[in-house]
Amino acid sequence: MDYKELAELLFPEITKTPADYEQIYPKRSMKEGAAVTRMAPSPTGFIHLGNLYGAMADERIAHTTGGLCYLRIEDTDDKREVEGAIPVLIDTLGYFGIKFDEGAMGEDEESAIGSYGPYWQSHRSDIYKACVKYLVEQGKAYPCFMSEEEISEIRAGQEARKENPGIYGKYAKYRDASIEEIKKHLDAGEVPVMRFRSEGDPSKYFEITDGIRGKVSMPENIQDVVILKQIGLPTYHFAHVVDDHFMRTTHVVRGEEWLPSLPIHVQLFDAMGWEYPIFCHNTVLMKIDETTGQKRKLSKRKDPELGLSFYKQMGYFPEAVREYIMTILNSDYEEWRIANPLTDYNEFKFSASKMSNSGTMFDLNKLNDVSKDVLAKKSAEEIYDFCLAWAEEYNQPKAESMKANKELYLKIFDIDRGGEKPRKDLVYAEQIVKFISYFFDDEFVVENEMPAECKDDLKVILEKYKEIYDPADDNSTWFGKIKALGTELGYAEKPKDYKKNPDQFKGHVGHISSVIRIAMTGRSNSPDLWTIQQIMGKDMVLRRIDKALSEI
RNA sequence: GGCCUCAUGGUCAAGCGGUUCAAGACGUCGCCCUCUCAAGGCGGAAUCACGGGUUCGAUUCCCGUUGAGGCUACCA
Repeated sequence: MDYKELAELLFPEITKTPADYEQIYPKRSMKEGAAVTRMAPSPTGFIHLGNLYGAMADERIAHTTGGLCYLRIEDTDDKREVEGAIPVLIDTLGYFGIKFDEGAMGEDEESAIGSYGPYWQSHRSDIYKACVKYLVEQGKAYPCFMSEEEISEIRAGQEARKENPGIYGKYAKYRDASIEEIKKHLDAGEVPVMRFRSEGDPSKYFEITDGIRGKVSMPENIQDVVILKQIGLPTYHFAHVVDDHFMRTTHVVRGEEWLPSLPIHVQLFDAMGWEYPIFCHNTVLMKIDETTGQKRKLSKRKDPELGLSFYKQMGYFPEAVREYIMTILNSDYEEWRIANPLTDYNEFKFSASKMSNSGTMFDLNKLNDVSKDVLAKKSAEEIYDFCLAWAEEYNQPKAESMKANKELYLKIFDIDRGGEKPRKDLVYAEQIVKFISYFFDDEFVVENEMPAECKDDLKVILEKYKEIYDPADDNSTWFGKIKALGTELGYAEKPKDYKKNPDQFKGHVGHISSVIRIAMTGRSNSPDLWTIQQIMGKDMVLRRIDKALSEI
């Protein structure tokens, strides 16, 4: 068989060779150890936490080594493409702090930057074909004319006989077809797919070092996989090999679902005579299914909280989400962060080998905890700006009020902020807006009941409080008056006294302030009451007392 | 079915043959602080899936079992 003739017959229009592309896409000149990584999504629209997890790994590996991270669009499957998915992806990742140095920047190839493009795989057809042509010349690839029906018949037979399914060995009907036979099919107008001619031996194992998992051992691939589809675009396997080679990727970070096809990939790299990148197979994110109680992979249908848009909608600070992802991405990040609370996360030494290799459970509790810490370090101004932007983006009814009453909001967000022990009760925008709702008459609702201890004294307490309340009092003067009021009515000045001798008192000062707190906020729990009243102002304080009085 | 990966408390995990029969964080429980809450401080409960080896000695190495996840497309 004259492979050269076959190659020419199949790809007459392809004049460039892989060697030409080596010139066009030269090795990158970067400092020793600088990693080139990439995110390579298919434009299917939905972006979830797992994508961010992977993207952050890519971004961190690149930037902590002084390398770069690019975005390549894997649009070789026209059926799955979703209109406008890419700009959304770029925006969303950008929102969470992932910016690409090279590759896709907008909705199409025109937007791309970098000299290793095109970055849309659908624009790289000639490059793939040149590589396939090369393989054909080497006798390592061949055209296959099997129909879908033929293939599924073979598969059915294999399954019935409990053999491994697929096109390999004797099932690879066109593996050794003569050039005449191929010509006949071609002349009949049939369009072949191109298959790789595998020389793999399933009894032979090869070993490869994964950047995350260490040594991995797998059997050689025997399948004559399709490398070029009828539509003239490559399958993932081939596109990955060609692109990551010519784009000079050093670290291929991808999900562990790719591990089983690694034998195909190394075979293809070998056939092309190329060096392997460092493969880094990370784990999938899991969660506990509420209904079954079982651990399972996050699903986009069942788990809206895995969609990145969910966090944006809830108003989580992007930094909080990022911090959380970092804690599950590199196990010592959390300790590093505790030791370096204010240091930029760029300073953290990220490494692929510190990534987990067993399925990580998503933990909303932990996210919220991390978020509290992040927000505790923000200024009132930052909280305000963020919440306002959030309210405006999602058309929250509060948006107008927030814009009009900036000073008020700043005072509210400033309660116990800064200092050694800042309050940690703000988690995400939606929660924050609800949390401070009692400052606004139109949102004020009574959520908790008055303490039972004061059941018979509610009226007296509130009326007396109205008399003694003076906004000019400082915190301790004010509280001294509360104590006095309680003592006068038979309540202990200190909770401990009441606990020791519950029979001698009706209750204690805490109960008195609880009455006032509920009158003010509608809740039995709140930040410092005196501060709240200072922010509310005398009119509102009196208004709230009257309202409470009217509801007794 | 075949193949691959993984396996330390409820969760994230450190650990990489012997001062660790196990660090830290979240959660949980108790106490302290305290006019409530959020924090903060202190303390408790809770883990090496199971069975064989190798070794003077294994959570750490090997094998098997079990379990979990993944792959098995002209999808990525």
